[in-house]
Amino acid sequence: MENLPIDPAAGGEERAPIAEPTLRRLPVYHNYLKNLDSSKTHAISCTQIAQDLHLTPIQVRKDLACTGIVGKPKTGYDTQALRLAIEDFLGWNNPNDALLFGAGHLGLALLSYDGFASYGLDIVAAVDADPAKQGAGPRDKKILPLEKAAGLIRRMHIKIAIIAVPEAAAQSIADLCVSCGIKAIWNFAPAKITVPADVTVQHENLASSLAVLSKKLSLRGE
Amino acid sequence: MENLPIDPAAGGEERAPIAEPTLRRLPVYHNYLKNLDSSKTHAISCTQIAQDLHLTPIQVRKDLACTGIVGKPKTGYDTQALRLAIEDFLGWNNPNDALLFGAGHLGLALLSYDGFASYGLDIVAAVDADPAKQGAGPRDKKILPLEKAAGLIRRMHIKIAIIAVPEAAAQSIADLCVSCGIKAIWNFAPAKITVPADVTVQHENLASSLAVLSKKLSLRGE
DNA sequence: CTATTATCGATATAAGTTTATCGATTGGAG
DNA sequence: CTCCAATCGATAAACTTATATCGATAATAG
Repeated sequence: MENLPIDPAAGGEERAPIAEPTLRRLPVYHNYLKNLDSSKTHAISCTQIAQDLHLTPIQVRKDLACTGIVGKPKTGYDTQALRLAIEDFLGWNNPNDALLFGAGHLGLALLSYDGFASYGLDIVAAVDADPAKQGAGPRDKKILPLEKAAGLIRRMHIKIAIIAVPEAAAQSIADLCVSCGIKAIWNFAPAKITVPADVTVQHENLASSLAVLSKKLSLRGE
Repeated sequence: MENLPIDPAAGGEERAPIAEPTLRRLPVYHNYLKNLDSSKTHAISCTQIAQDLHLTPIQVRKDLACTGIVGKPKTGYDTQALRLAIEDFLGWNNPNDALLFGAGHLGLALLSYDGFASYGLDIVAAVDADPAKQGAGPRDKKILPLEKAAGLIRRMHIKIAIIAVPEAAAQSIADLCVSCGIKAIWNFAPAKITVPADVTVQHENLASSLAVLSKKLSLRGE
């Protein structure tokens, strides 16, 4: 929705910009590879991946190409190497610390999901304005008072904030984050938040996906 | 990810197919309109919307055009009429019943989110295999044993299932849904599920969004 | 050893989406 | 009343993304 080019040839290096749809599919490939019986499958072809994931082999090949991996004709890609290449490309081997704002149901769902660690994200703690919610959260993560946020971000040099607060509070939390030096915000509140240009925001809008689903459904029913 | 055209001129009517990105933005516009002080703002222009939402006026105008609304030069669109046009277009005035599978943190987050009703979705109940989770859920919604699902779907003619179960269980739940006549699945499990062609699946993949966010962040840091 | 076939990688084409351009219309100022 | 500025709506151009084509390479069978 924010139409920044993902790679504006930033580093001076001549490198192809990465298409966002490709970027979104990479975790899907990774998850697929993770679920393969690696003791059995040493190599995997685009054709096979495409078939299992309902994509075209051409698209799979093009997506994987951007990770720099090279395959062998007639065989495909080394399963393990491919998985590592994706992890490397996505930066999942350099975990980022994140602070979660909001310990409602959604916040707790995010906090208790232990899969983020393997995606390079470590939620170090949550904060919530409601004293009743403070204390111990899932997976030994602490839920702290909102006032602790600023200190925590500065002390731990946290660069990512996850906003899972009610719509009305989203902008003020975002402002707080920016003032503490947060550089990326993952926003689950159904609100447009405004931040300086050097801060990246990723909106997670459930209503958008729902709209797509129900529109498809209604069109089929005609 | 599933590349069906959203509107394959289905009804015989000559109508433009709707672009998915447009479909995803419509709820954003709707939410924006909802938050306007309607007693003050009777009309709103594309320019204004675009500015507030960080989009281009041209794109806003094109998106809104597909709802069939007509604006007045120099004034813009009637705020109320626009909101209704979006709701109508997205079918939010004909709520769909849905059944939720899985009452973990994510499931409860979805169940307790009372905003879905205004998006045309009514989660009538949840089911969970774990007896400890069964009973009363948020907002007076019942959490029932998994075995009740089939009967409930058939009895209430439910067409939409929401899957918020662990990855390993996702496919078998999907199979159950299909066998009961479910026509649309909103899948929050990080697993590719396979269904017959006449069933619509919308994947909600948090890892994909996270990949986009962290990639943007790492590129900026270079 | 050679022929065959599956697969990759690169280039080219097509499809889809966004952005730009332009004329038409309307409200308000002079 | 006439002119000006803002806006819409439609069409065209630019850009992005997906799909198709083709030659090269490696495993396998004969």
